[in-house]
This record gives sequence, structure tokens and C-alpha cells, in this order.
Amino acid sequence: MSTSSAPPSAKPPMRDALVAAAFRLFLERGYEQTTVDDIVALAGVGRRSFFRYFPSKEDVVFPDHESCLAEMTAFLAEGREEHEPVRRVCDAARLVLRMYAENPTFSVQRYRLTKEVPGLRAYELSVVWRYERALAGYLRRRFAGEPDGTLRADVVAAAVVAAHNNALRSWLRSDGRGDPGTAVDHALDHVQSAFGRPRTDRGAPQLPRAEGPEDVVVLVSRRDAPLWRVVQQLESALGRG
Amino acid sequence: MSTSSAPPSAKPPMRDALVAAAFRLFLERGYEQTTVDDIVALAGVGRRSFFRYFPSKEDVVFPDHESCLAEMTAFLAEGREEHEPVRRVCDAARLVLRMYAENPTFSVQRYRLTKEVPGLRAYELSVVWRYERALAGYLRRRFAGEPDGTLRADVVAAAVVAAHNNALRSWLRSDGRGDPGTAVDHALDHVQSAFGRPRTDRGAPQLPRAEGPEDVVVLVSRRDAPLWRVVQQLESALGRG
DNA sequence: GGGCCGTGTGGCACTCAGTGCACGGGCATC
DNA sequence: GATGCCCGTGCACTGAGTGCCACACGGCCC
Repeated sequence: MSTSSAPPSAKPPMRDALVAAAFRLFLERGYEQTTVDDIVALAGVGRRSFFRYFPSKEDVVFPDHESCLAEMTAFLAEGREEHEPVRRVCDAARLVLRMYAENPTFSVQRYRLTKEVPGLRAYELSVVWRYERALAGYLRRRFAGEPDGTLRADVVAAAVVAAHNNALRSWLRSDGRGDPGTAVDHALDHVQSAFGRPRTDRGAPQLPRAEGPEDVVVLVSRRDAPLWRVVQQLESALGRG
Repeated sequence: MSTSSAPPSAKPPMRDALVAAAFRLFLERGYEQTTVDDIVALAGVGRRSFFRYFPSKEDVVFPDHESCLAEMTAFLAEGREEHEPVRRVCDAARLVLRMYAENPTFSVQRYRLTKEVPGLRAYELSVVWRYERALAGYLRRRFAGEPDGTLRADVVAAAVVAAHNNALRSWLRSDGRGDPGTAVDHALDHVQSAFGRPRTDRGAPQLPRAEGPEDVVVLVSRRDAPLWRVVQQLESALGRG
């Protein structure tokens, strides 16, 4: 029952006690109405110890993001060349979803807090920003050399984060009922179909082969037609999106 | 010459004096090494007056974003049905660029500050977030009723902001030399070509007319070819991108 | 002119987040 | 048992932000 026999990433019970005490007070009297002294009094520890575990009062609301960010960084670092870049960052975003889905009630409580308290919202933004920069950094490396590589990397990273958050928030608004996975998959598919450029064509292309005339599309367009319309017609001609 | 005759948004000179004093100190000894007492001492005003004009120490670094946000909100509110939505939010983003471009040296100084100081970075994120929510709110209204309308709205807004910031930051890194407009236009074109689906086709399309065979492009593609490659070929065939 | 406002400003005291530092107690090692 | 170390604690301090009151200035009515 003791946690003292787990050398790697042993969870200090004190940390968890602080988080529990903090959330109890935050929920019953609000974040700003709760002082750090209140928290440590309820947890039965010294005030100084709070700041040993959490650099700031806001950090106690997001106790697991630091490790999740490290997990995402590792996941992106171990990415191989054969991974399609956009697909890879979508999978990385799913790591964050998994963390939220592991503790639905906790996630919903935190969501309600961050929605109400401006300071927590700002803090969450800086956390999300670090995720986004991790994704963008990975994409920049993968797109290196391509024209507008960094631009595309930044835009795709932002789109992936936005899609992920859109689905995540809608799940959180529903009190964490149901499976958030399918909604996030759908949202990320949306982004992937808009941006996904398989890079596998440099190695083993695996491009599906045309097998007959019915697999060929001929598009006739005016040169000065708006590109969006051409793409729109092209999409419907190809039977997509 | 007096400002007493301008009831709406009359600029108190005290506000400007505080901003000037603050930046002088921030630049010469750093943001965190400068206290609010230092600022008010240099500006020759009382400490209490500082917090009359700026709700927090961070606000003095972004003295014009509040009005710019109001400007953007008004710009989006006056948007007509005939405006293509994605195009409209791109134009709204250009309002922010214009604000930065109006004071290049100030913008560059602020950029250096926000890059170094984590607290300012977090504050800037919350400002950018409000811009993004304004854009997303507009798009949600325009996409209302469409399947995945809110998802598309959030993703497009995030992409527009990311593209804008990508170009803006590269301009800021170059010490504000040159014209940021073309880079931002290019970045936003990138987003528009990925997402732009004009709705004008319900009204008067105004499609340009082809005038001869040299204005016609014929593209032959396999039906199962990756869309991105087809678009790429299409772009070069049309002489764009 | 002498009161009566509303507004802008300064001063003061206070709360609270966050930090530096030094102390004390367990705990392993030699 | 002495040494060093890690962890938790108490204390004093800085600095941001707030509430409250006093004061000065200008107009306005009586």
C-alpha cells in the first residue's frame, strides 16, 4: 500500500493531498476566494511546502499537464520518417485527450473553473500554447526545406489544436458523458483532409494505381477562375469532402 | 490643441506618460526588475493613478490592444452577407497588423519584451485569444446551420491567427524593416486557399470571363491521387502560388 | 462670493502571492 | 555516533493589486 517502493516518478502523497484540498475549496467557495493559506490549512501542511510542489497557485489546477507535455515531446521525438507529419501531430494531440478522458469528473470540474476565472483561462492558454509549439516545432522539422514550411507548420499546428479543443470542450460541456474519442477523431479528420500531404512518396510511394479510364478525372477550367471554385469542383469530382 | 473638446476617447496625457516611463525602465533594466513604484516615480504621478489607467502592470505593455479589439469587433459586426466569410476574417486580421505597423519601433520593443518575459507572453496569449474568439464568433454565425459549422469556424479562426502571427513575428524579428503587408497577405492567402469557400455564389457571382483558348487550363488527374498534389499542380498550372 | 457637486488624483493601509533563508528532524552511509 | 542529505517548516520580506478617504480643481446654482 505504500508508495515508497516506486523510485521512478513516485507520487508524493502530499502533492495529491494539496490538489484534493485545493479543489474542495475552489469548488465550494471559488478560486479567488480561496487563499493558499486556506489550502495548506485544510491539507495540514506548511504554507512553504505548497510552493515546493507548485510554482504558483494556478499550477495546482493543472497538476498533470507538465508530464503530459513531456509525454508529447517524447512521442514527437521518436517519430520516424515514415510517419506522415500531419497524422503524427494529430496522434500527439490525442495524447492530451487521453489525459482528460482518464479523469472525466476532475476534467469537468477543472473546465468549469477555467471557464469562470480569467486568471485560470490565461494560464490554460499558456499551457495550450506550449502544446501547440511542440507540435509546430515537430512540423517545422518535417517541413524543413519546403517553401513556406514554417508557415504551414504553424498553421497546421494551430488547426490541430483548435480542432482538438473544439471536440474536447464540447465533451466537457456535456459533463464528460459519452466517448470523446470519436468526436476528436472526426474533428482531426477534418483537419487532416484539409492539410494532410503524405510524404511517403519519397520512399515507398504506395500510391494507389489507376486501373482504368473511370479512375481518371479531366477538369477544364478557366485560367482566371477563382482557385477556391476550382478546388471545390475538383473535390466533388473526386468524390470527396 | 486641448483634448478637452473630444468627448469620445479623449486621450489623457497621463496615460501616455505612464507608457513612456514604463518602457524606458523596461528597456533599460528589464520588466521584472522594474516595479510599479519605479514607473510612477519616473512619470511623476501617484502610484494609485497607475492602476486607474491600467488594471495590471502587464496592461501597460499592450496599451492599444483594447481599442484594436473593439475596432475588429465593429468591423466584423458590420460585415454583410455578400462578404465571403474567410476573406472577411482575413481582412479583420489585417487590422491588427496595421496597428503593429503604425509604430514599428514600439512594436519591436514590445516584441523583444514579450519574447523574454514569460508573464508577458502569457498575457499576450490571452489578448490573441480574444482576437481569435472574435473571429471564430463571426465565422460561427456565418457558418450556422452548416454541418460542422462551429468546428470549421474554430479551425479557420485559429489558422488565420496562426498565419497572421507567423508573418507578423518574422517581420518583428527583422526589426520592423520592410513592409509586413505582403508577407501577411501571402500567409493569409495560404489559409484562404485551404479553407476559403466563398458564399457569394448565392448572390451575384461576378466570375471573370474566359476570353480565349489560352485562358483555359485542362488538368488530367487520377481520381485517387492525393488532393494536395492535384491542388499543387493546379496552382502552378494557373500560374499562382 | 459661498456653498454644492462630479471628477481626477494622491496617500495610506491592507491582503495575498511568491521568495530567500535558516532551522530542525528523519535517514542512509561510513 | 558523526556526517551529509533531503524534505518539510517557520519567518521575514518584496511587490502587485484594492478599498477607502482626503484633497484639489472646475463648473453651477442659489
